Amino acid sequence: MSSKNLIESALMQMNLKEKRTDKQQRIVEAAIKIFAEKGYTATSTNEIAKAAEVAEGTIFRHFGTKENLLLSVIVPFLMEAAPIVADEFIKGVVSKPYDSFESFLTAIIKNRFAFLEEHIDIFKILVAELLNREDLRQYLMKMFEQKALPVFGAVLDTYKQRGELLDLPNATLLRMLGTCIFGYCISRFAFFPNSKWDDEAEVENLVRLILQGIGASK
Amino acid sequence: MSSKNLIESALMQMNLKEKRTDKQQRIVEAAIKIFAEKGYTATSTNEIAKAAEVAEGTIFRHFGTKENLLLSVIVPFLMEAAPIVADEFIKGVVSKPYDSFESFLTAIIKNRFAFLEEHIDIFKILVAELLNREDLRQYLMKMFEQKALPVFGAVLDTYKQRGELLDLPNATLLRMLGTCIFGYCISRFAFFPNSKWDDEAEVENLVRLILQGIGASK
Amino acid sequence: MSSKNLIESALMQMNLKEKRTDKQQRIVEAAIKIFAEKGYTATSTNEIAKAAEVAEGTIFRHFGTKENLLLSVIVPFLMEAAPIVADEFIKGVVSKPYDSFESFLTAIIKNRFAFLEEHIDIFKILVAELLNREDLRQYLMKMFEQKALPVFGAVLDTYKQRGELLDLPNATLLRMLGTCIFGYCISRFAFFPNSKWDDEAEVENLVRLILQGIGASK
Amino acid sequence: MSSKNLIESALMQMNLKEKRTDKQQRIVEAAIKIFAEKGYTATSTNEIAKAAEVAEGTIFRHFGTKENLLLSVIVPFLMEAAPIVADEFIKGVVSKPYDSFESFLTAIIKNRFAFLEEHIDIFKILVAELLNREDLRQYLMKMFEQKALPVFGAVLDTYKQRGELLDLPNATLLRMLGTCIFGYCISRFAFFPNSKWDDEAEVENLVRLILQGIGASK
DNA sequence: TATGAATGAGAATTCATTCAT
DNA sequence: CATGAATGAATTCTCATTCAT
Repeated sequence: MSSKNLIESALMQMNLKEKRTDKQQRIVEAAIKIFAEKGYTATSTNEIAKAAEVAEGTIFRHFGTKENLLLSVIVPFLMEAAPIVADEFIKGVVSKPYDSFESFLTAIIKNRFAFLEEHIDIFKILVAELLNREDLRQYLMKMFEQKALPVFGAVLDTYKQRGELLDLPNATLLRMLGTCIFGYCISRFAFFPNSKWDDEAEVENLVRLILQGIGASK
Repeated sequence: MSSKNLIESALMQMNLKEKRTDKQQRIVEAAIKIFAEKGYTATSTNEIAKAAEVAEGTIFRHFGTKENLLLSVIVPFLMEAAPIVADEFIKGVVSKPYDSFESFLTAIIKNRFAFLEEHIDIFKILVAELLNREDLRQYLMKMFEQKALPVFGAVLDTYKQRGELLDLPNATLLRMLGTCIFGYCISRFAFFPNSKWDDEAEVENLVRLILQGIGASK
Repeated sequence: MSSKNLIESALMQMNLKEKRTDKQQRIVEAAIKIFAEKGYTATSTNEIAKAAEVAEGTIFRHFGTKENLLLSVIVPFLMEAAPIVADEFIKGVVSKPYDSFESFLTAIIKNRFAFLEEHIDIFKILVAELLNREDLRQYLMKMFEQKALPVFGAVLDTYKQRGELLDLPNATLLRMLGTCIFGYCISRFAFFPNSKWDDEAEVENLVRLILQGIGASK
Repeated sequence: MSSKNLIESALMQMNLKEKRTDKQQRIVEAAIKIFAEKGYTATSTNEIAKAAEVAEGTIFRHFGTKENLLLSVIVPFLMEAAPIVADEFIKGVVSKPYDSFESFLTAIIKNRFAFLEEHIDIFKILVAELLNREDLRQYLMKMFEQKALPVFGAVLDTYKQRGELLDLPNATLLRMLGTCIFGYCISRFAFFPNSKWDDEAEVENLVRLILQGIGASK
């Protein structure tokens, strides 16, 4: 039922993504749209085939199973969403340090919001699948520990040394940052994507919440 | 396709909840367990029947449709989770005011965490359904505006007057509080319910984040 | 599937019909109404129970099976519809002969029309069941041969001797009479019961058709 | 519940009938056979699938629903049975007039008997469905009024002028003709298809009944 | 490579019937 | 007598997947 090995599958997808034919692309796009709308299980391959204007058999010729089609949607997103962040940071954010944690935070939040806005449907699919797939959860936690923690840890240390951050363990800081930002993203992008949000103000508020909280200075 | 009127259905469920027979109860409990584990759509009524040790027909005699069984799980939870909170507050928290916003916040977060911990499976089901059901989203937003906003607004006003809170619009404050706490709950209860969490410390950290943020001396 | 022995069952029903309790009567009436409307197979016992305002179990307490309920509707009708006719004829029509075949025919057609009008729903049910139940067909044919043929045969002979009827074999005459009248009844009572019919004129036309046909002067 | 629009559906069927694949044809044939034998509601798709030697899913792939399979049986029959009759008459019977109403009547009765004999099962199905489906009844009545009445009306007028027919309103004449012939068909083809009938003699008798009745000349 | 007809296992739901109360 | 909860077999229909063309 669950994918044999998510990561192996991931690596295979990596190579394939670029090389998608027109029909493959149409299938993936149709799948993303309908999976996001109705949920993976509630979506039939027949529906996807119609939306993609291909024969049902074509889906299976290219993706083998319905679950594999799902992974072909999720995995490239994960690949792009997370590790690349790390790489960017090493080359970009971290090495070319921002003058304050605030501007750093603002930059990264804006960056990730833009990314999610672009891939809002896949994000919804991912959130839904996380609820039911232990393998995905494990995978995400591992990525967090192996990729995010070290890279962001270094960043946090820098700002802690500058006295801009509370002197809490990085794991704690990151978990708080993570749940707060992730929670915001879920509310905004997954649950209420149709509400109108004032982008500028929202980011500003979120950054202030994270940095100063909502308590008044005493 | 979707339930005709979620709220009407809700009120009817209210009365019925107490009067559940033994078998009905077993069905509901089995449904909660499996829905949470695999998702509503991926769960078959046959599976539920086996887990509840009843005949499949019995499910339909009592709940009519599979969807109605889902509502019989979700709706009483919503009824219990939200409006009662408001009532409790009017009679409890608000009228018997805490000596500080911090202790108020700590109290309510602990209270809601305990509630969610008790109903962790239903919470997962609710989160999953929120992703696909517009009616549920609408219902929750309406409850937020009609119930939470006025009651909590009054509370916030009190503390603002005492100078314990930033002077931001209540809607803004509540949205920030809400997404932050809700996000935390989703991470903790829905996505990673199996991780070990140090309750005391977590609540403390969350309250500090909300009140002071993670930024150091201003 | 089919009733063990329609005739045995029939005789048992005979006795029971008079002795029906209130609930039994309500069940039979509800069954007649719904069977006629939707057909026997498409009607559920649950439906009947609701319409009769009894518990579903009550139906089975009294009638054993759904099929037996059907027979409890059909059989008394057959008993009343056919043999009694014969008896009436022996005592009434035949022995107190009408002055012409025309008045005889008019009398009997009016009489049977009135009877059918009164039992229009059961007639519909009977017609529907005749299509699928060989036993019913056999039963009807046997009744025709054993009861109707001799009795009516005598009547026909009388009028043939008087020179009012073509000198054809009784079987032929009766089959023609039968299909013609029966066909008319089906059209009128089973297929188009809601159309408005001018009773007087219809009977008159039917009698004329049977006696003179629609051909003009010979 | 009932078909949205029988006539629309009808026209769509028209085109499709010719293009039936082998399996579709086998399904339709099996359906006709079993529907006629046991009735539509009492027939399961599983049964049809077995008789047609296809998988049950194949039925639904081609016909969508069981009811639609029923329509795929009935509608082409209606299309072929009725309007074409009218056309044939305009080009055949009416324009190439018979020398007497008797020969005309004999011709048409023979023609329709042959048609029914060929499609005896579908006729049974149609008769059974007429009992429960208002839409079918409406459709037939409309066809009678729009198609049969004008065309046959003209024919009757012709023979009335020649003095071969009673001077009754066409509607009356046709209703009498119709119920008489239809009644005969139902008896013969639907109720007692297995009895042995002497074709020649039967038609002759029926025509005589219609033209002269069974009364002796006075 | 692409198709779409065919499949059969499995889904939700219905239903006649039983039986303890 | 009457009830209605409980049953599980049967029913209609869906769906991922296969395969001949």
